[in-house]
Amino acid sequence: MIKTMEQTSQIKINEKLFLKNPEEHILGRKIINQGLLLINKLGYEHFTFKKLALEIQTTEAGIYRYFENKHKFLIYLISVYWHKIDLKVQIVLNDSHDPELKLKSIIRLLVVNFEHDEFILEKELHKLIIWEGAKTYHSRNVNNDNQNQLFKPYKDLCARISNVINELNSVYPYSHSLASSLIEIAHAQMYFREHLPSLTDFNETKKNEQLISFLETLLLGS
Amino acid sequence: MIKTMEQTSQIKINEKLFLKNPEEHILGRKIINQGLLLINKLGYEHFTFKKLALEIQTTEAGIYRYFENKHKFLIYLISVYWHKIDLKVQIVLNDSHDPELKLKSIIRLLVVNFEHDEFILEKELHKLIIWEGAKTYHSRNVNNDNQNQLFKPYKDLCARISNVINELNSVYPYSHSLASSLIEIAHAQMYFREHLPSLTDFNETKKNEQLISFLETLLLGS
DNA sequence: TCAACATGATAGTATTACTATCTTTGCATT
DNA sequence: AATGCAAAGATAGTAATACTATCATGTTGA
Repeated sequence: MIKTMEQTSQIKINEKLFLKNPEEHILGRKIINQGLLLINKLGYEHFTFKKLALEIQTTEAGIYRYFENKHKFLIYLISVYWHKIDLKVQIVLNDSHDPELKLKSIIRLLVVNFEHDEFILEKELHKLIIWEGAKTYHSRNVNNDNQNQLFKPYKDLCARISNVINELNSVYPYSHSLASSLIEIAHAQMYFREHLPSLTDFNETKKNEQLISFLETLLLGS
Repeated sequence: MIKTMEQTSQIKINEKLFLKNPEEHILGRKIINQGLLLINKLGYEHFTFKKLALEIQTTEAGIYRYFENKHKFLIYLISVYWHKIDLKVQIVLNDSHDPELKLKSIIRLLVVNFEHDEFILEKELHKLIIWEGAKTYHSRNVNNDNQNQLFKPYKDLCARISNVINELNSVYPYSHSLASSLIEIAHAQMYFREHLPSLTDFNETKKNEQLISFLETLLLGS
């Protein structure tokens, strides 16, 4: 039973993020799936384990057996996002040998791909990262969490993008900063587009092409 | 007495952010100054009005007479930052007529100026915006807060920078997005430099020149 | 002198973020 | 069929948080 579970998800999440691996149990998987929906519904601040327990007909204590607290729960979910997008990036990198094309495909992945995904889970993860992503590391635990490697998936993705940037321009000295900036801006601009439109130039919420073009010129100009 | 206070600060903060204008009272000013220090010390999540009350020898109720809740208190403080930097930007814009020089000066303001400021308050505000700035608008209140104009100072600054971008390149279609991205990235990269260095290429915490050069090429490339 | 207002002092409430303990259920071995 | 063990259910309890309410005191300016 455990074996089959690992086959279906094949993602390795840092073990310090949970007390008992939620992927290996029905209740654990319920916590993840419904928890993701509930955070997106209520917002991280108003989300509590008690509310989630009520929703999935278990008790607070039941959830605390899997996750120490909601901060680690959030990092867990965000890690799933980073892993999933990193996998997609890897596929893109294998499909092409032109670094410029690779970068453009990555941008497209960051902005648009999850939206058209057939899985609800992935759409919800995309929403989660845009709304709550930055909260994983904007806490007084950063240094400690970082020591525990909790942000490794993000860093790995960043390093991968940074490599492509260096393929395109081997003397550019800020490839890591440019990679992390690309990711952060993509998310921030999508958020602004919906909630603070005067901080952007994207009038139609539906059209992603403007945003993609903005990110492309930003990246390729450097 | 009220008159003199308005003279010293000369900043107009949105009245919906407070219940009673803290600038006009001794206790109010204590709340702002010590509150800023305490948020920076504990982090926004662990900061409470009770702890602040203890620190400044008043009561919780005393603080609630000025601010509805800590969310609005944070937005209040962040607004002060936006106003102050906007003033500095205005000075820079008056001093120069070369748009490229203007932009470079603005970048320098965002990154370095507050650090060298003679006022503790301004250094603390700089720390606050880097740590907690994004939390003002990453909440379920965004739309409502935005309707109440709570983010106007940020938008004003963004519009001002956007104008300079258009001076430099009048056909560039994404000046607002570029302006907000500049601000966000400046803050994010300073945060990463200190806490998640592998997301950047800036090895020495002290040296700002690399970061400034990164932001310049990013901006002028577009 | 009086009224208005700022502040102090104290109490109380629902919710949050946990921890602890005890019981029941189901399945895997012997 | 009996035993054991881990997962999950049930319940209780605690300190802290995020408020709201009320009443008393002190200062000031008209």
